[in-house]
Amino acid sequence: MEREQTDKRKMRGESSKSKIIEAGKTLFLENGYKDTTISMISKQAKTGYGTAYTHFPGGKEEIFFIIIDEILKEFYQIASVAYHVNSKEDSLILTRGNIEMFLKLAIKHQQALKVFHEAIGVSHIINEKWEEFIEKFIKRISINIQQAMDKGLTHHGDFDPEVVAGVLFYTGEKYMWKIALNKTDKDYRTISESLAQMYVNGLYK
Amino acid sequence: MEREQTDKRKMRGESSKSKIIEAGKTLFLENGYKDTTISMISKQAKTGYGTAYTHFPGGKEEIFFIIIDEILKEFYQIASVAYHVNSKEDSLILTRGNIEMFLKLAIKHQQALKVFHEAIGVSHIINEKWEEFIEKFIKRISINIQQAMDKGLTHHGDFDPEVVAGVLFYTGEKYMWKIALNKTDKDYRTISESLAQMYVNGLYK
DNA sequence: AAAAGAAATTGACACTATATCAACTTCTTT
DNA sequence: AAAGAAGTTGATATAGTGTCAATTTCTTTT
Repeated sequence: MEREQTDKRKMRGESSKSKIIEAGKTLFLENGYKDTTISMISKQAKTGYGTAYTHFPGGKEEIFFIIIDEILKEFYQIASVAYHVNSKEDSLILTRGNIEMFLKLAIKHQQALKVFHEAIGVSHIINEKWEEFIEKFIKRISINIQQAMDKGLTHHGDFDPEVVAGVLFYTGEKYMWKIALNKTDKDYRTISESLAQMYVNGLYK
Repeated sequence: MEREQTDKRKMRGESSKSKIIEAGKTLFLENGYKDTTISMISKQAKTGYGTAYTHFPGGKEEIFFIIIDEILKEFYQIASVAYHVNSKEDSLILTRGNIEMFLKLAIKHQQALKVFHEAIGVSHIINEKWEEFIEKFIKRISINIQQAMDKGLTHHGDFDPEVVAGVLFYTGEKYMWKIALNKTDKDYRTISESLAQMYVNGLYK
C-alpha cells in the first residue's frame, strides 16, 4: 500500500538516521575524524551499535561524507557563477573577489574544514570527493583563461590553461587549508590581493 | 669497556635494525603505508614482532620516517643551491630549471612518493616532516623574491613575498603529487614552462 | 671460570576499532 | 491472527597496535 508518510517503520528509520547524522556532526567537530568512533556516535544518538551500519553501510566514511556535503555546497556556489572578462582590470577585480569569497568561507567553516582535511588524508572516498570538487573549479577557471586567450588579452608563449588555472586554484586551496588549520596569521585580504595580482599579471599582458 | 666495534650484542642489534628497515622498504613500496603492518615487516625481516618496537618505539611511523628521509634529501638539494637574479630573463631560466629538476625527481621516485603521500595523510609525524620541508623551500624562494623587489625588478603593488613564493611552490608541489599518483598525463616540460612563465610574468615587470 | 648483570629478542596479551549477523521487536499486509 | 517485512540490537569474528615478562645471548665483575 502507498502510505509513505505514515509508515511507522520508515519513520522510525528516518529518525534513527538523522539522530546518527546529528550525533556525527557534534562528535566529528568535537573530536576530529579519527577519534570519533561508530560506538561513540551510536551512544550519543541513542541507537544500537549495528543501527549505524544498517543506515550507512559505508560506516564512518559514509556518515562523514553526508555531513561534509552540506558545507561543500556553499563552496560550489562560487564555482557556479559564470562571468566574462573583457580586460585585465576586470579580471583583477573578479579574481580578487572570488578568492576573497573562497577564503571567507574557509574562515566561516574553519572547524569543519579542519576535520575534513583530516578525513581526506584517511579516507579514500572522502579524498575522491575533494578531487572532484577541485576538478570542477579548475574547469571553471580554465574556461575563463581560454576566453582571455581568444580575445588576445594574454601574454604570448606556451601556456597550458590547466596549469595556469592550477596556479590560481592550488595556491588558493593551500591557503584555505592553512586558514582551516590555523597555520597562517595572514589576513585573507593580503592573500587575495597578492594571489590575484600574481595570477592576473602572470596571464594578462 | 670500550670495544664498540666488536660488541656482539650491539652488532646483532644493528643487524636487526637494518633488516627491519630493508623489509620496510620492500613492503611499503609493495603494499603502501596503511596495508603494511609491523607483523608483516617482522616476518619479512625474520625478527620477532616485539623487536621492531625495541628499535623503533614509534612503530610504523618511525620506520617509514627513516626510509623516506633518504629520498627527501635529494629534494632538499634543489632548495640548497643559492643563486642571484639580475633580470626577468635570468629568473625565467632559473625558475624553469628548478621546476624541471623538481618534477624529474618526482618521476624518479614516483612509487615512493605515492606511499609518502598516503603516509602524510595518516601520520601526524610524517605530515610534520613534509611541512618542514615546504617551509624550507618557501623561505628559499622568498629570499629571491625579496632580492628582486629590492633591485626594483618587480611590479608595483602590494605583494606578500610568502604568498608569491607559494604560487610557485604550491603549484609545483601539486603537480609533483599528480605525477606521483599518476593523475596527470602532462609532460613535465609543459608544466615547468607554464608555471615558470606565470610566476615570472606575475612577479617581474 | 662462575656469578651477576646488561642488551636484545620474543610472542603472548590487553586493548581498540571495524564490520557482520542471527535473534529480536515492531509494524504492515494478507 | 498469521505471515512477513522493516528496523534494531549487542555479541562476535577479525585485525591491527603497543606492552611486557620471560628468555637467550653476550659482557663485566669477582
